[in-house]
Amino acid sequence: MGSVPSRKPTSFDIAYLAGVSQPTVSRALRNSPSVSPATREKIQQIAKELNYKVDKNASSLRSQQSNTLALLFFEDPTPDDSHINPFFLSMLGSITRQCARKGYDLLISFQQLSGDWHTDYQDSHRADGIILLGYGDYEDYRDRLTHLVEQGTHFVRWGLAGTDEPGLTLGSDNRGGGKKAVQHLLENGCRNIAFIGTASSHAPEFEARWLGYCDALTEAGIAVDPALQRDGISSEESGTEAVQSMLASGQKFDAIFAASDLIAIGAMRAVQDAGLKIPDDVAVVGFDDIPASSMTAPPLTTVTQDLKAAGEALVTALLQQISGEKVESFALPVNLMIRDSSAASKA
Amino acid sequence: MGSVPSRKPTSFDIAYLAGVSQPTVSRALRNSPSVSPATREKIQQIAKELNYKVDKNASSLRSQQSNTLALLFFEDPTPDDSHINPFFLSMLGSITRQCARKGYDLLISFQQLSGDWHTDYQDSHRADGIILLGYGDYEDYRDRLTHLVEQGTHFVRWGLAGTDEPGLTLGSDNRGGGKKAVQHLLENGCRNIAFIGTASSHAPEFEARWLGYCDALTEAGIAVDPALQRDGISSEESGTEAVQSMLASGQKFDAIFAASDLIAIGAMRAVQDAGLKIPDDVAVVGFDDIPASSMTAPPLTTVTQDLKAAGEALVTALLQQISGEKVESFALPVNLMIRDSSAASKA
DNA sequence: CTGAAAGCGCTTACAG
DNA sequence: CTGAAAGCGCTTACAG
Repeated sequence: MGSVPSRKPTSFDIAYLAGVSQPTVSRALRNSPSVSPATREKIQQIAKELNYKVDKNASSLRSQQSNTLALLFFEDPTPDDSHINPFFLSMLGSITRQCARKGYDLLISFQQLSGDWHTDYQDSHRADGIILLGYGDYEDYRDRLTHLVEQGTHFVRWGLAGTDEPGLTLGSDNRGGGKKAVQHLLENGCRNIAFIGTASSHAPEFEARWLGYCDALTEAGIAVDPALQRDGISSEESGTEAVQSMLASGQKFDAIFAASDLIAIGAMRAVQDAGLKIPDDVAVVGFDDIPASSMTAPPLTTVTQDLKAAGEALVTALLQQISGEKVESFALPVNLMIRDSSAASKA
Repeated sequence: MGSVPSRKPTSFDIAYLAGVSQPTVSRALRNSPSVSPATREKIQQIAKELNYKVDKNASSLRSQQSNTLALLFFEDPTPDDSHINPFFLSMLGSITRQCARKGYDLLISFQQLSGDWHTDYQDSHRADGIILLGYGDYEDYRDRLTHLVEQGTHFVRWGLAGTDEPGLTLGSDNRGGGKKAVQHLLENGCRNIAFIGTASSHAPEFEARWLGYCDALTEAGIAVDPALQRDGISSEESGTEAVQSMLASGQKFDAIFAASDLIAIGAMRAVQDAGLKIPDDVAVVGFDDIPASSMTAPPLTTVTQDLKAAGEALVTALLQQISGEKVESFALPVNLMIRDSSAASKA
């Protein structure tokens, strides 16, 4: 009686009950090989009975590592309570689970593309490394990445892999995905394929998808027509406006490859509002496979990214970087998910 | 030279440079009123120059509070890489922002409805309190809540508010929302209104929506017909199966009130697959207003919950509880968002 | 308003 | 395999 204190137990309490020193308790609970099996078992048994949990703060302070990663979402024009891009949200589950599997906690935050949050998490020892997810103007963003690299911050970013941009970057095979999407439209007999999405260094992933679009057209012997391209960020409004603009200009088009599903969904709406049929008059293909894509009318054909693999790869790469391994940026393969928005053949 | 160390600066470094003691640095950086303005300014200036950040682990260890909250998502039947319920995902942004506003970090985790994670976060001092979000069998869940209460864990839960269930619970006015939805259908001339969703103590929120359904019918002098009710969890499959079952049974119905949007979306698909028109043959109303609801064909009428207010209320209530204030459970108001799935009048 | 002292609860060399 | 000692970087009484 009285041997089990009512305040939260510490390793000293366990040590006292087990008749060993406090450091031995610490070792036993971390499964150090330098503790005899008998002692270890006894200690772990007592710890369990007392419902003892190692104090994370003390442990992190002493060992100088937090076993925590920070996930930073950001979007460039951040309306006050903006919805996060659903694509990134879908990655959240996979990232969280992979962190748990590796014994890491995950801290999350939303950020404006401003302020000095970048290094804060690591400088304050709240996280050992950072995962960056977001769309935004890449030209604004690059400086910050460079700064992070200079500060020695551990981070990994979802973006356009395979370039010489600062820091570790994983991403999908955007160019290959764009090519697959457009080849599919070509096979279905489409010849005037529009592209919606800003294709510039400000949006490198969209630019890569655009390059894939060009690849497919060029291989098919079709000239890339600037009149069939419209700029746009990833939003339904962008898609709607782009289609309205093309319709107003009298531009002929029998298909749309949108740089993202949100754009595609907005585009479909504008097409249908104009009294045109999808896919008979205009076939539509998106990119991302967000949850809503399977629920639109008609369901949207799109380029799917393997979010489970992506989330796991981000966490794994970051942990490797933290542990001092050399990690290379790389691209993950993508697949075309064919649904009704492009399914009918026109040939 | 040499006065600025190359390792990460500590409060001792600042103290040395400012010519004061280390505790004074600590006070100045936390804006303690017991530091002279001049000293405070000088210290903060130096801290900024050195890019000094208070070590979170040391601070938390010493003060015995982490300034961190944990957000636990869970779903009962957890397929391996299940999508999280989009409704909860939508709340994430608001919760995160409110935490940031209050100076708290947010830790997130997905959990099975098993294991001993409940108190882990608090016992290990990783978080000062827990936000629980999830659907699941409430009957299984209640014991765990009771246990949490007994352990003195600080937590708040999104669920059915206003009952005498264990712990602090915030939620929407589910019953009022259900009533609004069904009144709307009645106003549009519907008379055989089906309800899809398990209405039992295993799913208290669905049950409350069902009670709202009954309220509206009863007020309109229409008897509640058990043949028009089908059980179902929150998934598209449930909705599809329920509609198929009703069609197969020959049951007449001219409207469906689904206990969630996911159910409603699955139900709409089954209705359309059967060659029936929405809303002319069957009007459909859901609950939640998930992002996909505005993108379905036709767009789904649904009961919207104020997610921004909900997220803020969860965080605020939890922080109040942590600080020892007495907090009461309460329900947030809901609104009916009328879209095309119910818009046509039949009267 | 400021400083000297203590201590939060661990982990990690270092000895034995 | 185990223990005594030190120390991670702060915050908080306690004095003055």
